[in-house]
This record gives sequence, structure tokens and C-alpha cells, in this order.
Amino acid sequence: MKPTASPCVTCPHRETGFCGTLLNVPSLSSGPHQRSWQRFFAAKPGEQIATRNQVSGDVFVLCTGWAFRFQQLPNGRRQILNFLLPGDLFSTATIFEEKFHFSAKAVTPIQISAFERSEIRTRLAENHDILAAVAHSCVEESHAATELTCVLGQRSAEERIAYLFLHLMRRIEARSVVRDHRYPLPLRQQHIADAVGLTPVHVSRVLGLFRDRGICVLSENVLDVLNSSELSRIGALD
Amino acid sequence: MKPTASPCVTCPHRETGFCGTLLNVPSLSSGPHQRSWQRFFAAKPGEQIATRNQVSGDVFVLCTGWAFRFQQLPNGRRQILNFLLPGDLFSTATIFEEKFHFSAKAVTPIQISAFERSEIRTRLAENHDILAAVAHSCVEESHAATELTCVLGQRSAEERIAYLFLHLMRRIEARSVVRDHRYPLPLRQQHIADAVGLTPVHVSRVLGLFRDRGICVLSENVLDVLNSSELSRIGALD
DNA sequence: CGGCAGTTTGATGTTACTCAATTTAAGTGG
DNA sequence: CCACTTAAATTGAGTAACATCAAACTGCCG
Repeated sequence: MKPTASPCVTCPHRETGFCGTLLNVPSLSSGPHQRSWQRFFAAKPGEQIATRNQVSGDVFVLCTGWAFRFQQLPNGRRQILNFLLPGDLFSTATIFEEKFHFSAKAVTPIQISAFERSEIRTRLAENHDILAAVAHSCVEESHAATELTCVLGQRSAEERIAYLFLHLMRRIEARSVVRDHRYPLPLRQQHIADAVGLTPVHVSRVLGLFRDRGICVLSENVLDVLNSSELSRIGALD
Repeated sequence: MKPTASPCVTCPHRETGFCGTLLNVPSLSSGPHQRSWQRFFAAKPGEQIATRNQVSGDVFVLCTGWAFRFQQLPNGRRQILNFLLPGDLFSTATIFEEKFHFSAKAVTPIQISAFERSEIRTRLAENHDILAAVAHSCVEESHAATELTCVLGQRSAEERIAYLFLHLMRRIEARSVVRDHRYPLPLRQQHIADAVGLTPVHVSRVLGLFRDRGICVLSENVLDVLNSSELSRIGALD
């Protein structure tokens, strides 16, 4: 099974220049040439690109745009597990499992690279770069999960949202130059709510407070950070 | 740096018979013989066996007893990340990092096996069993993290505690025979509170409700499940 | 018997949720 | 360019869930 997205031959825009990413392992994915074990897809905003329990022979990496992994709950609510930025492997576990244990949706228009799992796994043992990329991804995921657990388990609404912003700011800065403390953030308040376990109404109130206190303003898909030290005083973990 | 625990030559009691565990990779750890790359430690209840930012050349696996990984927060509270049962690798990320990103404490008297990280990593590429054990551990951790995120982000106090019990019950059942729905559970209410993000006072109230409603009783280190279907109706994720 | 750790209970406070109405912004088609 | 439509954000009032504070109770061990 594939994403419902339309296939495209190449993935011209790579918004990441990271090392330690599958996209940048030379022998696996160098340049725009198509290889038998690597295909590309595109998807539109809001489009679902992976579904829980879906069986797939591919391992997905986001090339451009924003997406998120989430879990749909029986009571109709959903928990966003993380936001995917260019260069992100959807989940390290997908390299070792046939079945997705999460769903995923595009936030903006996106392009995805799909590697054949069998190819990755065969090369994992031989190719040091691939092992390093997978190890890096495993470590990052583990840290992110630890932090999110602490935030959801122990911290207030303001602290949760401030943490989310700081977390995303760091990740955005790693991918592009940020000027004037203005970060591209194509999220609705509903996304924020689902990510930090609050209602959209309460997210709106907290963002209003942040705005009134001159800490930050989120509008038109841009987060404008006016008082960065206050933001990290509220949201920093340690 | 080592655990403050006292070293012992062998680790006589292995309470796990799992496949897919470093403890049971034959070439790595078979039988009670000491190897140069494997050492054993013991620790007493409450003893801290790992500390955040500690640099260690070892990868730890729990052989016997209960322990937990946690994060100490600046405000004095702590978040328990997971409980460690016999056979558990402390964290897959420790294979790829020098530094611990968590702390850990013993709940009961425990025995730990310490493998040299360099040995594991060298063999990772060559030895299929080790790679499989690491992959298995990565997948399990990922699932556990996803579930915990959903529980902490979206669910009520009753649901959180019921989930924790169900989660632990499954893991206990995988390691030993459970009779009469009585599960060994050597946890104080404070542990439960720190694991699911509640206060000990509120945990006490919820456990009181469960008791009154004939769902389950926790006392003397045993969880007595009286109405298992009601418990999973409350705590099951999907 | 006294002390201590853990649990239980009660009273009160705070945070965030729910429900509902209103405002703002963003498209869309004439 | 302007009415119309729809999604998203804001605001207010009332409520539920959980936290906090403090006291009493239990079992255990010296």
C-alpha cells in the first residue's frame, strides 16, 4: 500500500542539509536520480499519508514541508506524537516493522521519499553511514519522547505551549536561517492543542496571554518571538 | 563511572526467558560464566543506579527485580519514564550514546548486567542476533512511548491508572505465570503518581474507588484484579 | 511504647474543560 | 470589487477534575 499521494519522479527540493539523515547517506540517496529502491511522493495539506495498522514495504522520510504523526483515540480526540520537518524519518521503528503503529497527515504541501525497507535493512549491517543515521534517529526520538512525557505529565498549559514553541524553534533553526526571531509555523491552534493535550479554546487563551505579555505572537503561519528569554523561562525543561 | 552498587561475579537468577533480549543472545551472554565484556551488579531498594548526564562505557540490562527510569524536574517533582522488569535494556539509546539522558532507581533488590558498549556496537554489524535484539528493543520502546504520550495527553486519572495496571500486567504475564489474577506489584502510590502524572493523594482516591467498585485492590505488593474486563474497559487504549 | 513511612480522608482552591455566542479571517463566485 | 460562505479564533459563563493543605489513621520496627 502506498500513500494516496501522487508519485513524482524526483524530489527537487531538499530543505535539509543534515548529516545523520537517511536522505544524506551518499550511497543511498545522492542527487536527484531515481533509484529502484527510492521513490518519491507528494501530498496536499490535510491529506493523510499513513494510517495505523497499514502494512507497507517502504520507509518514509519527509523531504519538504510539514507533517505530523498522530494517534486517533476512540473518544474522537487525537494525540499528535510529533511534527515532522524536512529530513525526518517518520519513525525509527518503521525500519524494523511491517506495520505502521501511527497515522500521519500533511500540514503543508509536502514531498516524501520512500525507501524500500528490505534495501535499508540489508545495507544496515554493511553500511556504516546507514547504521549511524538510524542510531542518530533512535537517540533523537528517545530524547523527544522523554521530554514530551515530562511535559504532558508534569507541566501546566502555559509551560506546555512554551515548550512546544521552543522545541520547534530549535528544530527550525537547525534547518534554515531565522531572521528577526520570526519562525515559519504553519500550525492551527487545533494542532497545538492536539500536540500538548489541551483544548483549542484553552490554547487560544494562553496564546492571548503570551500576546498580551509581549512574549510571542502566532499569526499568519509565523511565530514572532518578542521576548525569547521569558519564553524559555516558562517552557525550558532544565 | 559505575553504579554505586556492589559488583558480583555472576547473576544467578534470570527471571526472563525472552528471545529478542540482549541477555539471551547466546554469543553475548550465555550461562553464568563471567566474560570480559559483561559484569554484574546488585543494588538495594531505593538505591540510585544511574544518573542523568553520567558518562558510562556500559550498557545496562536488568536481570532480576524491579527498577524505574525517571527524570528529575527543577520544581522538585519527578516523572517516571518507565518501569524496568527483568530482561529490560535500560534504554536502546544507551547503545549509541556515552551519556545517560535519564536517572534510574531500584524499587526492589535488583541485579544488573553491564555490557561494554564498544563490544555491543562492534558486534552489532556482524551479529544478526544482537541487531535483532536491539531492533526489538527499539520497537518496543517506541510503542510504549506512543502509548504513554496518549495516556498523559488525553486521559483521565482513572484511565491513566487503569492503563498503567494493564500495561504492567501484560509485561508481568510475559515473564511468569500469574495465578488467580494476583500480580506482584512492588510499587508505592508515589511511584504510580510519578508515572502517570498525578498526586499521590489523588492516586489514593482513585485506588479507593477501584476497591469500592470491586475492580482491583493493591496491597502488600500485590495487585489483585477482581474485575478484569471492567479494568480494561476503563484503561484499554483501543 | 514511640517513631516513621505510607495511606486515607476532608475541606478548599485552581486549572483547564465544556458549552455557546461572537468576531475575525479567508476564500469563492457573481 | 463586493456579497456570501466557511473555517478559525476569541470571549464569556458555568462546571468538573485534579491539586493543595492539613489532619488523622494504619502497620511496622526498634
